Amino acid sequence: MTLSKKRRLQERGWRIGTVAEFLKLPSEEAAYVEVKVQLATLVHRRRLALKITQAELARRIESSQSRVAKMEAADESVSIDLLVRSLLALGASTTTVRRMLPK
Amino acid sequence: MTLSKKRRLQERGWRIGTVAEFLKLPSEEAAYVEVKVQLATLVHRRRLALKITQAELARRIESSQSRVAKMEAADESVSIDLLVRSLLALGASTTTVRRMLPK
DNA sequence: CGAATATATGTCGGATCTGACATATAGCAT
DNA sequence: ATGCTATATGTCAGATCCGACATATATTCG
Repeated sequence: MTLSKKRRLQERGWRIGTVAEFLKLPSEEAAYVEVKVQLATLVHRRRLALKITQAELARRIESSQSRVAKMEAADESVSIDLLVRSLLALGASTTTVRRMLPK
Repeated sequence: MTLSKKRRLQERGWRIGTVAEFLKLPSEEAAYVEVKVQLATLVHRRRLALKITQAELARRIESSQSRVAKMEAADESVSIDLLVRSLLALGASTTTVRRMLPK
């Protein structure tokens, strides 16, 4: 590939041979984890408020008990997507969810 | 959707409606999409505020122009995780994180 | 208008996340 | 201490999402 072509591609936003972490700054990573922990705490609180077991919650959201446990522990294998979907399935409003997400 | 595209579709006999109407989404899924659209809008607004192109934003968050376009369009292939990470990379903050920082 | 730039759309291999399962640990009655 | 129920942890194949790329369409500007 010629240099001029590389430059042209890079100007249009195409990466060429660079490997880097998406969240490299500590503050961004910390913020991401904190969002997850907040959502996880909300799921846990809502489940307790409903007085249901992790297994029962898993049934309602068509997941498994082990994944619910990981959700509430904000495990790294759990996405924010899953936490949000669970909260909504637990009856949380979009406003409640949004309050936990970055502005 | 752009105005010109709407015009083009309408010329071909398509009626323009909302995604929820078309898919007859259950309320939970509608709420999920709503959260996603709100985050997508925030990303779009933040990018415009910085006066940078999608390609430039892609470079900053180590992604690609096409994915940024899909993010701002709240494409179904885009997760809330990615939107949250992008917002944080764009300098968005969470109240919980702010509370953790020294005063 | 046409060219340059910006954004949208479609596809795909590889990376990440998922539910499911096995199993461990904890709490808590009897 | 033993059973019983709830929660935690580890693993993995399949599902989903990712960046990258190609290309189409839209917008801006001479």
